[in-house]
Amino acid sequence: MSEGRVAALRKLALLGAMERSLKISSAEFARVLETSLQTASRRLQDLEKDGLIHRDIVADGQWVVITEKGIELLKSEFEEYQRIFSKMEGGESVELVGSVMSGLGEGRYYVSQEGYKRQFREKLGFVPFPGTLNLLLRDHSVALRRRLDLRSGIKIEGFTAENRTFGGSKCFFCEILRDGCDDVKCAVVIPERTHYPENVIEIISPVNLRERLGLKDGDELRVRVILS
Amino acid sequence: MSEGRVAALRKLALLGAMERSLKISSAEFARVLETSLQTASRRLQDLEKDGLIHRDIVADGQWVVITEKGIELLKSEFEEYQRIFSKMEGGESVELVGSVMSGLGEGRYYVSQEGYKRQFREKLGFVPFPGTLNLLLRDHSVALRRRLDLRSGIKIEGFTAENRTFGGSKCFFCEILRDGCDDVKCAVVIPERTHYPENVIEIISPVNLRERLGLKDGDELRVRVILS
DNA sequence: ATTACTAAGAAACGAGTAG
DNA sequence: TCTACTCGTTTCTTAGTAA
Repeated sequence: MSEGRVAALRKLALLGAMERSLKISSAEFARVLETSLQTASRRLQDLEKDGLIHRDIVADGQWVVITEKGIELLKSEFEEYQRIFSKMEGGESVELVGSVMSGLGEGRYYVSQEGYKRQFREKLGFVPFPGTLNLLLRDHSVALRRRLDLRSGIKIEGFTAENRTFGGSKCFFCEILRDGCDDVKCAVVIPERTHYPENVIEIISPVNLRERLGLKDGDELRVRVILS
Repeated sequence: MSEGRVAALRKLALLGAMERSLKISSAEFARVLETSLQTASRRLQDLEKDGLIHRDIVADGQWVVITEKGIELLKSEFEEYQRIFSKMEGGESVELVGSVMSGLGEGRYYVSQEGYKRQFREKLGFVPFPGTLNLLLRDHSVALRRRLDLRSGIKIEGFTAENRTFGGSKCFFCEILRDGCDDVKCAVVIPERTHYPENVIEIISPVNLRERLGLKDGDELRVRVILS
């Protein structure tokens, strides 16, 4: 249920007890904490014992103020969260790891289609090398890969040509995490086909990545996929 | 000791498990949580049960990734802290409440000293009305008032004149929390005297506050003191 | 109405053990 | 090593009671 002392302290801060004295009874506090009256009362006692709040008990309740020590505690937790989420400010991303595998040769055929090429140039800013670099993800990366399903990414529309239909897909810009690859533009392409395997990603790039990086089947590669 | 589930989740986030899969054993995790191996192991199990992380258990440890649901939980806590501390961005302050009391007439004498007047004009931007408005703080405000002792405020130097010494003091800008008082400049003056009472504050202002606000002894007044 | 006890029940912890 | 149990011990919770 509750998460304890600091959760209680946080609620008090939310009620303004950092900068003014707050009149509250244990019963009211129990309601905001969603716990019993006894626990709410004990929380206030404990916080006072720990020097995190100051209390004045009067006939019809109590006046509560968070002390400097209490503020410091909240501030340190806040800073922890800032550290966590400051990483995400430069664009949310996931880091996938997998091994290079031979494609079925399909990639080259699809990527070469004029209907796709035009959209890649317009939406990604480059015309890909005819061929995809396929990565077989390690098991632990699959959960992260699944996160892409919840994002819309950069939409590539389907079209009809050569008497057949070509399905849509979505793309995410990515970076190859290897020395000297910072400047290589690339993107992950995820077809909208329902039966697409979860443990494979296809990477396109203006250059032949396999050659450029000297990759052979089975080599491990880390890729940072930009979500936002 | 520990603060439970979310503390564990937060540590995992700090270790990077929001954007990459993290290889960690229960023993290592126990070390970062400062708890027993059993508890660390159970935390991971529970977080997985709650759908906050995804795990892949391998022979020599486990791969951990925080799920979208887990990220949402952390984000909502982060937002709570942001709400708490965003209030403080426009200047940290404390809100004191007390009742108007008659001074001993000392205020008028001190404030009229040229040595003080010059500094008030330079450092506060106004020359105070000759007289202070004294507030007898309510008990529950004393703890907040004490917070001023930890701050340096705006230093007013002591000096010698008329064959005696006038001690130093520190000031904090403040606002009277009453309709139509937004534009009234005022400040709390706290003498450096060691025996100054904790439950009294003296307010100076370019205008006669007592008249301007129609105050009489015993009237309650709320004041926001700016700390930073 | 309050806050603060007490005591029984529930939940969490951690040493030891299995696999 | 590792994870995941069991189980005795400790801690936390909450209904009931007192002041």
